Amino acid sequence: MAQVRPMRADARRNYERLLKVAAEAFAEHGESASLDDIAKRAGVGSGTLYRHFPTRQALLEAAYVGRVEALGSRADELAAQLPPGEALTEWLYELCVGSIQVRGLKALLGSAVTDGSTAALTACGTTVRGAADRLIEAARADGFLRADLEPVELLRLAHGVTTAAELADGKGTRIRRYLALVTEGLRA
Amino acid sequence: MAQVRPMRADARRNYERLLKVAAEAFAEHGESASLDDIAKRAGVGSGTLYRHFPTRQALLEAAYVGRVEALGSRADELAAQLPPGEALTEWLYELCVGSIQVRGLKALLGSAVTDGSTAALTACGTTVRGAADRLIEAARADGFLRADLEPVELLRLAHGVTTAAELADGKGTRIRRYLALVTEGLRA
DNA sequence: TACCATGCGGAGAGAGCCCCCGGTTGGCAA
DNA sequence: TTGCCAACCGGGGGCTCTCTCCGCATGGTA
Repeated sequence: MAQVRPMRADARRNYERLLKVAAEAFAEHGESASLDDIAKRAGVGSGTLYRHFPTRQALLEAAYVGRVEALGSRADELAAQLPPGEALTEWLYELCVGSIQVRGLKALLGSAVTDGSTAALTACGTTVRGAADRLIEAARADGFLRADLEPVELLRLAHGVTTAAELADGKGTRIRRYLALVTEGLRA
Repeated sequence: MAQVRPMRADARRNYERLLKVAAEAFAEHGESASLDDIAKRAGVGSGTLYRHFPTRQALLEAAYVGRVEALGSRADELAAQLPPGEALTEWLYELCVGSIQVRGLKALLGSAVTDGSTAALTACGTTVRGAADRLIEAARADGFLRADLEPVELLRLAHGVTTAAELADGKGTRIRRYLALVTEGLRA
């Protein structure tokens, strides 16, 4: 079922140009970049954009799958070359930095760890949750993390840290500091 | 300078109705509630709304000063009847709960601890920072908090915790848990 | 009572979102 | 090659929202 006949050549062309332009636009203006504008810049009508990507979320997701997957493989890379605790710490840092630098990515990652989200949260959610699972499992086995911490909770807290760092200066300078505060606790 | 002649009666009437309606609207629809709609519901033209409150931020702020001030006095109340550490913890909890339950308040409190914010962040910023200062100073003196923690950092982290809890279920059920995680740290 | 600064209101320009449908075209079958 | 038609295109248009502008109403005062 769901016979997937290949896209017509013109459709595929438009699809790809939209993705490219969208990634730029979201990075520049954040997740609320104008969709009509993206269509215009890609040289297609807005109808075409909405046919390929029914919702803003769909476009956002499609535009950044690559980046999210890079985050996933980066996790394995770090796991291979650092002790579990450090690998996790560094990965979280890169996650937060990406969330701030690539505007729009934060929104995507956020919705990937939202509970009430529409059913299956797609590739991105799976990818990033999977990566986190692996790193956390290792870190926990190594005695670095408390045992009662769910992976998704850590991802949500990382999102929170990003938000906090954004409030500070909008540029992510404070990420390392806030991440350390959260990891080590606020107690004397 | 800045001769402050009292508002004309009709102006004052409109001003107050706008505030009341705005508080309801922001609470219901979040900070992006429609301003024209608020004007309509208050029975005034949109021009009137924009004259009294030039920006969305100004209206948001004016609509919630009361609530923010309540948060300020609540801090002293708690300080008077609980040990410093508990007072701080409880206050932070109430801060986060308010941020989630009263949609729009979160945005206001967030901008109150933003660095690049436009010059003087007004009454709300001062109030909430003041309250935090007092509680934190006491908690620190009591050996509850690490010494290198700036009050504004804690407020930002609280904002982050709120964001994280919002991702979880949108209702704030997880606030206590996440606040505890951050306070105690994630280490084993 | 009459004057006029102060304040009102809503029309309208501008920007976005998204749907819809008449026209076009890629790709296949003959 | 040619011709056909499903798939696809594009942008007009209805809607919502923001924010400004200016002719008109009215509260407060002399």
